[in-house]
Amino acid sequence: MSASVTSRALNLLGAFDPDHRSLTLSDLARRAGMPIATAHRLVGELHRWGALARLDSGEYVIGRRLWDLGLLAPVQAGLRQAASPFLHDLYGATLATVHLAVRDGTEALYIDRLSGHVSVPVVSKIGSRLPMHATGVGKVLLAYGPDQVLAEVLGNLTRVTAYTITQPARLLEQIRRVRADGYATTGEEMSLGACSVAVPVRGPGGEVVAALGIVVPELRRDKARLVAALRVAAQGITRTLTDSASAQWK
Amino acid sequence: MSASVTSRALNLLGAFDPDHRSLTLSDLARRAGMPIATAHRLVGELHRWGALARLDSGEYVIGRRLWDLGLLAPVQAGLRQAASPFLHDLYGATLATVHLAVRDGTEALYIDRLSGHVSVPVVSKIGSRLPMHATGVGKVLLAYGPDQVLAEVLGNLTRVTAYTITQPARLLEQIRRVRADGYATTGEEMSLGACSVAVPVRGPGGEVVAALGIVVPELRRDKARLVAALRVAAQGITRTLTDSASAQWK
DNA sequence: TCCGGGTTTCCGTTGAATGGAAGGCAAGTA
DNA sequence: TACTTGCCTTCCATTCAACGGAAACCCGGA
Repeated sequence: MSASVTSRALNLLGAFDPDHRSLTLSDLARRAGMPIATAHRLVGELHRWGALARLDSGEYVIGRRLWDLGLLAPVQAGLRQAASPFLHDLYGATLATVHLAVRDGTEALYIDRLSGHVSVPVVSKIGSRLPMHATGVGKVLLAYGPDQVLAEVLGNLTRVTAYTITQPARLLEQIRRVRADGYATTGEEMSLGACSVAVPVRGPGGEVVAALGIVVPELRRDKARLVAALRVAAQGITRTLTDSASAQWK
Repeated sequence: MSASVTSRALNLLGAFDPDHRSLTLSDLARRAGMPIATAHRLVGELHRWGALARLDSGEYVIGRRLWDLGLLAPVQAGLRQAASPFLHDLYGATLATVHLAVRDGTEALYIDRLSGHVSVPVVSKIGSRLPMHATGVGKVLLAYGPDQVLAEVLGNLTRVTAYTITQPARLLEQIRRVRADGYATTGEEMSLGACSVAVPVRGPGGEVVAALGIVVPELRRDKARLVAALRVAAQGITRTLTDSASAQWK
């Protein structure tokens, strides 16, 4: 019942995560749960192909070849590219950290982030996953995603800060409001001193493909203005996606 | 002498390129040079793991999992992220299409691109490779790259437009000037009606890690202004890279 | 010098990858 | 309706490459 060669090699790649961008051979073997000798051989092949690169220190990192491939992923790459100018506009208009996220299973995956020139303490690296129930973009993705996912998330509300919503009923109530209002907010539910607003981003067919959010230290009476700015940006992204959708596929 | 399982699976992934972002099973098998039955199994595994996704049409595209991994590639992803705000500034200052490229073998790989809101005819998709000798960023990468690469490129100057430089001596002369001046230009050498200016982007250690360029319809007396703007951006990127280099590795 | 951590090589065993062949399926054609 | 064509999928007997324990190796530190 042991896994196939290919999937084992892939699991080696899966050992990388936002907090572990470089790993030693033994780390990789440990994380992928295989003998070092085996990992050594597989890593060798991955390296030879360019999926992994080796630092001077001997540690391995994701190689250029995979980065290239990532660029070829039609959905995310297209989305990122379409969204890029609008993220900038949004930053210009609000001077807040801007996030673009999609749903990945029961978590929110951050696919782009713009914090401008100011070096903000990194809350969310690109490529990282954050819980749905404690972030603005997460709540949006939850509200417009499959019910099954919502159910699953409701069953597992882990506490992050003192303000994190951990009662299913309360979260459900909020999700309903998100659906009604078309935007979500958080208040220090993920990290103290950080509030957020987020809106859905729709694809050409009207389906929600991503969430666009901004993080601000405090959600004063600005809320209406921020929501308006977010909506303009989200609509712009949708328009770009629609335009390119017709031209895209040959 | 047949290749290992892993490398065959990887070759399947390598079948994708900027012009073929979606492929059928048979396409993949053909391009990777293996029997369909074998490709079927391997593709199945890649799909199961999330390296490939399947469209409604039955075609396969690069899956989310690989996109994620791409985000984790320290060099390119870090570079892209560091460069992002400066690309926007540059666009704001020049309203020209902005390119960020790195060297990949003997070609220039475009890792980011910003054409603002205007829907410009796509010259260069992100992830595509363009020849060194006919692009601004290419000439920069050539000028600051290994001599061996330069020699190789000089030996194979394919014509693209009527203005493409195809005489090794002339290109070499230009490369020398790039090294002296610190910037490169092109005039309709890659596509008619498009001129470009590019400068090197240096890493923390002073080594050239990428090239930053802009494309304009015409290179009038603006050149000095454009070069200045490019340099400001390139230096900004370097500074960001330097700042994060210290914090980056834990 | 010896130790402990990693890495690399070796090689006999074995079980998983292989791919030809045949069966499906859907669209286009007579 | 029957025939063709071009896909995708399943099957399974053969075989050959993956496996991983063991031992050597390398290197920095005590």
